[in-house]
Amino acid sequence: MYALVDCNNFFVSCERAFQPELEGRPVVVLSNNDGCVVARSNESKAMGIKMGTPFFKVKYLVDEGELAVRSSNYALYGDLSARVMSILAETAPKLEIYSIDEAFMNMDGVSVEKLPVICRCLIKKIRQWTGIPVSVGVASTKTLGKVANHFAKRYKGYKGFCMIDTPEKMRKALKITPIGDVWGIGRRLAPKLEAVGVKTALDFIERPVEWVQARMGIAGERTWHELQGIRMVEDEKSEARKTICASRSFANMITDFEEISQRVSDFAGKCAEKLRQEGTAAYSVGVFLLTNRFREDLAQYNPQACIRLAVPASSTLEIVGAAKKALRMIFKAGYEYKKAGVIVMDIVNSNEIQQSIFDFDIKERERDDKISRVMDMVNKSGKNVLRLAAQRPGHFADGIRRDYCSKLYSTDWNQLLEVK
DNA sequence: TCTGGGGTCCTAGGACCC
DNA sequence: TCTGGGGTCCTAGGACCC
Repeated sequence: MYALVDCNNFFVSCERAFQPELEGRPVVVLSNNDGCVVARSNESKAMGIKMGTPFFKVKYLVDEGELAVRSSNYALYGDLSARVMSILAETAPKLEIYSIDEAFMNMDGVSVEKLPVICRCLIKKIRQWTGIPVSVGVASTKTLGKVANHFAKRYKGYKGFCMIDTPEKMRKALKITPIGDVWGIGRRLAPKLEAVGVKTALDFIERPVEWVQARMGIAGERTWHELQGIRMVEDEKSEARKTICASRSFANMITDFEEISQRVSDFAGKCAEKLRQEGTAAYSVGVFLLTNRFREDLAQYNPQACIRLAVPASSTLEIVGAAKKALRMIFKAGYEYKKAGVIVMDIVNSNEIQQSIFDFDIKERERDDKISRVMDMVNKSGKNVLRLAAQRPGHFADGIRRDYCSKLYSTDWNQLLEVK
């Protein structure tokens, strides 16, 4: 069996773990730049606030004292996530961390009768040790595990744990699961399926597999099998990522080349840092710019460009250099830019880099790599202490709006001491 | 006024090869 | 008028996930 462990309202729960006064109140957490609602407490869900709602549409509720709000604080969430995952790792024979707030525990080899006790203990332990409430769904496939987890979370009676372990339970669960709630059926496909009479997960599996294949391809076929207890979604092997992206919307639109260039250099620096953290290097460095798509009154321009390197790089100097070159290819004055980003692609392991006989700059490259190693050592403190002159002074997150940010309770001692 | 960020996989079509 | 067949690789776009 798989046990899917999912943190309830994770970002909100992290805020509550250090601010108990938020308990029982409607709370939302916002995306970067305080743009959209990305996490809601049960109370704010009950008020009808939808995922992804632009914050300005519900800000009046905050002003009236009806709703509590926090800017997102990823240092805090990342830290609490690591604590939860380390507890799971002690429990599961095999753990696959699927996102910041959920993980699949492969429980193959553990007897099914023991699973309820194990999972209930786990829920209690995580709550006590980290302050984070979690739900656990158990089933023979990941897709059914998701279904079980939904039930564990949605219905109080389950107390956070639900197991689908018989064909009868499976049919019953699928019968009341709307097709749009199924893992793998997204925003686009759900309405199309509903339009032809497939309203629930049960309706879906009762269609012939050929019917599913013709409309949804191999992905739909996989979901169809998974919902019937046949495993199709492989366990992830933790391979190197294929792309790394750093991008941000700006608090205000930017027109000046130098200012954009600094931001882009910053993003490129972030990508280079991540490459080195993972022991990889990239052949390609892409840059994109976006104007404000919501401002129909302004001219739109969303260019992108990509530089291919002769030898894969992970040094800040080289990645930033390539990004600036790409930026010069696409930047046009006269537009108001709202967002920019850097993507590094064609990633390989650093120790597998082929030396090119045309690499005339090998001395410079070695020097740049050394400089980057020193930067990493100095920057371990978490602050952007050493950076290129091309990058912006101050912290990476500067220049994005964070009006409602909580303190760095778990990663900064001085702020921790302020907790009452 | 204000609208997030970071990923993966699949597919269809075009370019190119022999 | 008549204009092959089969393969690979790349890319853009669309779908999905959190």
